[in-house]
Formats: sequence, C-alpha cells, structure tokens
Amino acid sequence: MTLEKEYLDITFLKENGFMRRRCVKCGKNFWTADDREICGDPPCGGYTFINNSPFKKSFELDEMREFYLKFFEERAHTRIERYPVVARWRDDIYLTIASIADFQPFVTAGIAPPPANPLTISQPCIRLDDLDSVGITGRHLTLFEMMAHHAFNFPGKEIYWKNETVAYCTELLEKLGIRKEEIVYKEEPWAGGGNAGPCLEAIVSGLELATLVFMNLQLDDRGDIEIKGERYRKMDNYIVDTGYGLERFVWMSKGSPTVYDAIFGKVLDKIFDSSGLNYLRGKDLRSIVAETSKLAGIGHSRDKILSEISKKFEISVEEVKKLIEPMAKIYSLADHTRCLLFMLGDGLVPSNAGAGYLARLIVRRSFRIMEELQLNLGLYDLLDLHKKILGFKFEIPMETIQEILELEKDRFKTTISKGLKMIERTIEKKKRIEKGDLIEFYDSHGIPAEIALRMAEEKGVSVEIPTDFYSELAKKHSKAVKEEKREIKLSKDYPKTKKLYYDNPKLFEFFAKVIGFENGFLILDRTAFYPESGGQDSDSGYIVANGEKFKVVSVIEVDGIVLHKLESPIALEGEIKGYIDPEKRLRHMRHHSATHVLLYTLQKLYGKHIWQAGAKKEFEKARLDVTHYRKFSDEEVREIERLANKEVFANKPIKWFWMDRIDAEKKFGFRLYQGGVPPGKDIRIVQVGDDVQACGGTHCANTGEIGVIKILSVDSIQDGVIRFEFAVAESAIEAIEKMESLLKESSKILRVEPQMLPKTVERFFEEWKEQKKEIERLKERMAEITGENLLRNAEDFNGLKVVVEIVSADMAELQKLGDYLAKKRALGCLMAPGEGKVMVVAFAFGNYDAREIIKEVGKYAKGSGGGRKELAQGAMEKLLSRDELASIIFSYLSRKG
RNA sequence: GGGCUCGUAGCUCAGUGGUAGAGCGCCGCCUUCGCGAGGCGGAGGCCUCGGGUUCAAAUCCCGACGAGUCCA
Repeated sequence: MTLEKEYLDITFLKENGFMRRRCVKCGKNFWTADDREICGDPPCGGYTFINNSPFKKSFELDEMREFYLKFFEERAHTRIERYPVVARWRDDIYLTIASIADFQPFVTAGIAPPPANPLTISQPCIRLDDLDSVGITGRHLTLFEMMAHHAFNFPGKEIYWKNETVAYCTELLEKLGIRKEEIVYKEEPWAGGGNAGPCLEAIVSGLELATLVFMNLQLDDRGDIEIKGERYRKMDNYIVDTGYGLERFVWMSKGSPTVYDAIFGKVLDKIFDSSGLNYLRGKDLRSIVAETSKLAGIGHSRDKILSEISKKFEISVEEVKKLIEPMAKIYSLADHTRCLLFMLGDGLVPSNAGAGYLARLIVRRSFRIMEELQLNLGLYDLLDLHKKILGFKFEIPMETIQEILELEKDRFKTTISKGLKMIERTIEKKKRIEKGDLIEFYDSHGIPAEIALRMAEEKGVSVEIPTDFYSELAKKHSKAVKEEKREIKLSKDYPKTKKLYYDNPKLFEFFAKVIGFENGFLILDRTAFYPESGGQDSDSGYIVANGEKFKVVSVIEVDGIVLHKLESPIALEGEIKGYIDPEKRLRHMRHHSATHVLLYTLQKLYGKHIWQAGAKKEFEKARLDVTHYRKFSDEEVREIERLANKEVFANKPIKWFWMDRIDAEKKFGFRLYQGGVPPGKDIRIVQVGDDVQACGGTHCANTGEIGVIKILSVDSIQDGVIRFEFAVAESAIEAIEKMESLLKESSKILRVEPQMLPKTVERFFEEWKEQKKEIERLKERMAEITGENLLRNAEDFNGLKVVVEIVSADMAELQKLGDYLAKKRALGCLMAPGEGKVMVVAFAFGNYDAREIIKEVGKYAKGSGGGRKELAQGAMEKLLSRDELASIIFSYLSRKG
C-alpha cells in the first residue's frame, strides 16, 4: 500500500481550484491552481523571488513570528513558549531538531496530553547535518525557527485534520500577499523518528516555505505500508505536524540575495566593518551572490556554480572564488554565532564528547573563520549583539557565556600551537607530509587540513589535500556497530506491580500475592522491594512462603512490572511475606536525597548550566556527574561541601507527590528532568528542601536524616563533565575511618605523628634519591677497583689481555665492570651467580665482538644474551668454573685467528 | 557512546629491545666597570602507575589513571 490516495480526500484543494498534476520533470504529484506542468521544487525550478518578492510587505524576524502566532491564535490555537534547543526531555537526540520534537515521545504516543490542543509555537531548532553548506548556498542555517501549528487527534476526538491544515496554510500565504496560483503543494511522503505519514510541501517562487505533515503511521515490521524501505502501520491517533520556516518567510518578504542578508543585517554590518571587507557589499557583488543562491537553490555543485558565475559575469573562476569565499565565511560566522548563543544560553557546556561536542564544534569553526577574516573583535561580541537584536531570554547569564568562550579560546589556541609544532617536526624529519599524516593531524590532534597545508607551504613543502581525504576519514569512523541491549521479555501480560515504597519508603515488611514466575524471577501483585532504577541500586532481603525463607538477590523493573530474582529460583505460589534489608535501603535513601542536595547546591553556587549528567547510589557511596565548564579547585570543593551540609543541618522537609506532567513542567521547568524523563501522564515529584525534581526514588523524610555529606573525590571524566563521589551518614564515617587508618598505618611505618607525614615523606623521598645517586657513584668506583685487580690477573693470549673470572656482583655492577675493562682494552667474560640464574657479561674491543663471546659461553652454560659490540650481557643456567670459561674463550680466539 | 594520539629533566620534545638524551630554562666559573651575548662546567629523571613477555623493557603486550582530538 502507498500513500497515494491519502491526498485525494483533501476537498479544500479541489473546491479552491487546485488540481493534481504529475510533474513532467521529476514525475512527482503536486497540486496547483495554475496551469503549470512542473512542480517548481528544486531541481525542477529556481528561485524567482530574489529582488521580486511576492509578499505585500517586508518583515523582520520578530514581526513575522508575531504575525504567524497571532494568525493561529485568532483561529483558536493556544500559543506555547519555546522549548530549549538542548533536548533534555529526550534520550534519543541531543538537540531540538523540530517543533514536534517538543512533544515526542509521550504526547505523540498518546501517553501524555499535549500542553494545549491545538497549539502554535515558534521553536528554535538546530540541525548540523548540512554544516558545510551554511554560508554557501544562501539558504542553509545551523539554527532556524520552526513556526508551527499542531493538532493532536485521538479516536473519537478529532481537533482537525488535512483539510483545515491546508486551508490555514493557503489563507496565511494569501494574507501575506501571495496569490494561490503561486502556491504549489507537492506530495512527498514523510518519515522520521519512528513515525511517518503523507505530507504536502508548500512551495512558492521555487522555495519551500512550509511542510504540512499528517502523521498517522508508526514503525511496525508487520505493517502494510512501506516508506523509504521501512514498514509502517496506521496509528490510532493522528497528528497535524506542520513546520513553517520563519527565516525563509522573512527572506522571501525582502527578496534579498540570501537568507543571511535578510535576517542578520546588523551582525553582518559589524563583521564587515571589522574585517575591512566592506568593498564586498557593492552592487555588482550583490548580484553575484544572488545568482549563487539561485544556482545553489537548483542544487548545482560548487564547481558548477563557480563556472556558471564566471561565464555570466565574464570574470575568471579564480576571481569569483576570491569574491565569494570571504562572503561565505562572513555569512557562516553570522549564523554560527546565533546558533552558539542558543546552545550556550540554553545551558549546553562545550565538551570533547557527548552533546557538548556539538557546541565545541561550532565554537572552533567560528574561531577559525574569525582568524581567516582577521577580525578585530571577540566571538562574544557577536553573541552579545545577536542577543540584543533577538530580545530572547536565556537561562544562562551572559557573563558565564563570556567565561566559557574565553576558556574555549585558550584551549583552541593551545591545540593549534601544539599542532603547528608537530607539523614542523614532521617536516623536519620526513621533509614531506603524506596523506596519513594529514589524517592523523586532524583526527587525532584537531588540526584542520587547511592549516596543515598553510604551515607546510611556509616551510617550503608542497602538499595537496587528497580528494579522498574526507571519505578516508569517514571510513575510519564507520566501523562501530552498536550492540543491542538484551531485554527481558515476559511471556504473559501481568498487571503493573503496586509499588508500596512510593508511599512509605520505610516499609520493610509487607504481604503480597504471587502472580507469576518467569526466568527465575518472582512476580508479585504488590511489592516494597525497590527495583534498580534512577541510578539507585536495588534492594535485597528475603521472602517467606509456607514458612520457608528465600533470599532476594536483585530486583529489576520491566514495563512497570517488578521482577524479584531469588537466590535459588523456585516457583512459589500463594501468599508470601517480604522482608527488605533495612540497612541497605536506608543507605540508598540517604545517598539519594544527598544527591539532590548536592546538585541543588552546585546549581545555586555556579548556575543553571550545571546539569546532572549521570548518578549512582550504592551501599558505600554515591556518585553524581554534572556538567560544568572548568574544574573545581580544592577550596571550591570545600565550599561546596560546607554549603551542602548546611542544607543537611537545616533539616528541611522532603516531600513527594504526583503531578500532571504538563502542569509540573509549567511550574518547575525542564530542570525537573535532571535524572531523565519518566514516562506517563502523571509524574512523581520529589521536593528536597528547595530542590524539585521528577524522581521515582526512595527518600528520607527530611534533609537532617542524611546526617552528613563527605565528598570523597572530584574528577573530570570528560571535558565539561565533573564527577563527584561522596558518602553520607554511616558510609561517610566508614570512608573517613578508611582514610584515617591509611594515615595511621603510614605514620606507624615511618614512626611519626600523622601531621608529620607530608614533611617526613618528603624527607625520605629526597634522601632516597640522594642515596640512589650515592650508590651509583660507589658502584662506579668499585668497578674501577675490581677492574684494576682483574686486569692484574689477566691471562695473555698472543699479547691480548684476556680477563675471565667468577665474581659476586649484581647486573648493574657487572655492566660497569665490563665497561671499564673494555675501555682498558681487555677482552673476556665475567660470571656472577644470582637468584635462580647466573648473570654474565662479556666485553671486547677493536675487531672482537662481545656478542659473539656471550653466545659462545651460552652454548656451554645454557643461556643467551646480547648487547653492543663492546659490551654484552645475558643470563645462564649453569655456573662454569674459571678454567672452563677461560678455555671457551681461548678456543674462540684461536678460531678467530 | 565509539575511534585515534600522547604521558621521558622545571618547559618543549628526541629516543622502537641492550649504559636515559637534546634544546630552552636553572646554578657556578671565565670574559665585562656593569648588563647582555659568548665560552667552559654542573645540578636536575619511581621514563604516569600496576601486571605480563624476555637473559634484558622507557621501548613489545594487557589493564588502570591522566591529557588531547575526531566522529555519532
């Protein structure tokens, strides 16, 4: 089955003179009220709006946004505030990529109700997929606002569907001055994020202004509809998912050469002013840029665009490049800085891994462009300017953003200067740079090929970036295959387990009924056993059935059903009584509440960019990973510890309650989801003092029960993520005792008071180093003395001094001895019995080779060795006598001649 | 989350199995009225840590810790 007929019941189109046509160029279906034969969507048509806007008037961003939202408000939609560009409520994407992403997965799946229905929103979205096209094509942006209206329809309760959606779109465009004959609705099946459905693209003057998606399918292997190679089936609910490109509307309303000229006016002014490139804003160049946008809009390659421009304006390709490339850089910078403002403003912390890397990527690209343009202003200045123009509010204060950018700049500088040195060394060593070097410079050391190139040229080494550079790079990264998580599948449907610990976390005994037994897991109708979740370890304890005791070793949860793993799996039946290990549970509870306190303290001290990046609560200690842009000093850690404990000593109440998801989000914001997003319409809220989070864990009744928080260690686990390990109450005492005994043990060994340890250890270390050197000197001296003696007893072989002896010495002494004898132009071999083996050193001079001598001795004494010509060392199994050794060497010498 | 690179003197780094090195910096002497430069000499190393292979490991293998970087 296909989606073909899904478009036929849109009666609005037919009633308003739209007819379905098949594009003679691309063969796709589209609807038009005109008599055109081609769809007009690139590559079937080009932009016709540049310097020729079909709009009645021109709009700025805020005017257009307001116009749109008001239009839908007047048509019974509720206006919703934008969501952050960092998609904290999603675990499958880092950034908000579309307005519908705000409502996935729970609203679209029908689990949670939408915040309003129908609704309208202008959602800033970030897409980095086409990063390389930004600035060049005239239309690509890393951040754009997706204006949208959404309607969530459920069986028996329809808000509106296809007809109304197309009618709204048509009316909106007409209100802006666009005649309906100018609108093309192109059919294009849409799929993404596990959903799919028919879709109409609204195209005006060759530019796609809006996408109207009718989401009514979901991924299903057994589904009967195939789209882009995947199978889907119909959903019960169906959703109107529209996306109107705010920036494109403004662009078209102005008819400017590029979208950047339309929306970044003042920022571009500033960049031009400080780059000395103002001449690029002349009339001639503007028409060249406009032509570039048009050509890029049709989908031409970069080379093709350059040659076309060169032909049309009668200037060389080189000349075209010289004009267009700096323009592209300026446009990109204007775009990147706006994207950064949203990323950092919404609390993303730059990092070398994870979501933060996306911020660093944009930061570094921006720095590079600024360097290439030789701008005399800071990155922060541009972000600040964007902020003033936009008038948006951000969670993170500009001072923090400025600090982050300063740190990033330092880091970038270090990376580049280290890289340059490395390139210099490579050139010095190899006198050239190969493809493999370029790849390693970039992939392992962050030096872009262009910079390596420039550097090499300065050194007089010519290098070319191989054409397959980026594909080679991609190859290196393409092998990772993800392992599927093994999930426990239950054979039957069970009712969700009633969780007794939610109401009373100090319930340690309970009665329940056995309702199933699978794979060694016992399933009950209700339980007080806490399953491992939210970073809190599971409970243990035992279950008594028919007077027999069964140990519970671990507890997990699958789809709301709690599974109890028994030590000796036996299928129990009937009524049972459960006993929770109270010690373990209490420790988990205290660690969990303390985690909330610590996180709250950090946010209070440092700001909203501090976000939980992971947590674990165990028996002995707890762990909290948070995002922060620099390391904490020892003093800061002490301050954090002090303040966190203040919260403990204040003995503030801890409360938990259930709340409607949407209401909770409205009241507390997304910072609720520090520990992840729980499913369901209602979510459990835990309030620890002034901290509020969505949390399913067990908690103390008040902060006082935490007792005391002792921070054990603070490490950076990656750039931008700091890990705190801490212990609480009795586990804190244990941790302190442990440290104390380490101190006591150490001071006992050194026989000093613990407070004298640092001084004493330092003294010992210094003395140890001194003595090591002294021993070295003495061994040297001893070798000389022993060597002199041995020389006196040397045998003579045709005028050669031959020294053979069994001595007592270690390897280092033997070597020094051998070295001395070789220098004195003696030849021979020394043996010294050691632990389990016999150490041997051979020495020679002139044309004789010590390595040959030691091999020769090895034949008789069972061993091997090697080294330099003058000195060889090795080990043997057998200790020979002095005479045996001498005869081996003599016979070797006579063979040598 | 995955890949790659790197941990050696205070700093920047050589050293790919056989006696731990260079440049800069530091200290002393010579030279100078003094400084700088230059010359001569010297101090300064748990070669990140823990295992393994080997007669022998800074060097090869495994692991931990730390730093950097790219990709998703």
